[in-house]
Amino acid sequence: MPELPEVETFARSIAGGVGGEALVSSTSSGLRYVKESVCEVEDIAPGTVIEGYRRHGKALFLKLSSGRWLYIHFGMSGRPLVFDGDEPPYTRLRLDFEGRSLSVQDPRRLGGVGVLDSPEDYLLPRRRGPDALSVGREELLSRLKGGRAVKAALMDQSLIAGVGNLYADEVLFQAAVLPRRRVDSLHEEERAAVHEWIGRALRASLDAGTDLSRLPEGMMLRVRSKDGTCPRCLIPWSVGTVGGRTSYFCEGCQR
DNA sequence: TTTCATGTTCAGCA
DNA sequence: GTGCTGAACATGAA
Repeated sequence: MPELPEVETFARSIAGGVGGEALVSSTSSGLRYVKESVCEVEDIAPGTVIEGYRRHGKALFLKLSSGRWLYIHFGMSGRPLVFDGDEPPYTRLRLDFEGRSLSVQDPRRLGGVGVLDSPEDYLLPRRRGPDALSVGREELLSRLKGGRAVKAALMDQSLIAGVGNLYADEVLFQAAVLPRRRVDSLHEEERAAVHEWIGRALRASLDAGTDLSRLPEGMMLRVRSKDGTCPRCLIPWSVGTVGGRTSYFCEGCQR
């Protein structure tokens, strides 16, 4: 599930669900620790409170009352669930508070965790680019260079952070640019459209509660499937691999 | 049984 | 250095 809109939604539900409550205990199993982690989640002191969060791209940092940050990455299949009672299946990280508990379920275990002194301890070594939701036009355009496929560039977290395979397809569909186009072949209007649609696509998903079937008419993620068709031309999607990922695009609308 | 999957990282190669 | 491909990670779902 998780690209930027999903992670932002996860963050809000965690903050709303267990924010401000006192931690009783925490455990993790099966998730990989980032090497910058200063301790294990079991070492977070009882009584610690989640005071807020920071999200950068697809990475989430929960602000702890100790001053440290709990880093969570949801990988490909992770999602949080506030629960009360039986532990949900595939729970890989569990935080028990006085009232209820937080599970991070992750069947595929491709997510990551860590306890950090600062989010920058994670972000800087990985040279993460600016967050895709707030990147300015000039900043994006100055970073958008090189001869590689534009879709590969959009998914490169060191260029901008937060766009993954699905939203890259949506952005390029709306900007009417084929995913294999070289970045340095984009015209000025196309570059501007790419920037505009990064923001619009991510916000549209947030507004729809990340339920892609609830996206506005005309967005491709509603119908991005093998038997789906372009909402404009009504011709079937072309499917191919770009940047190592399956890509859907419309050969009628995108140039 | 085989293939594919909304992510990240790294090795190998042109 | 740039950019691409494939693989690994681990497991469910089609």
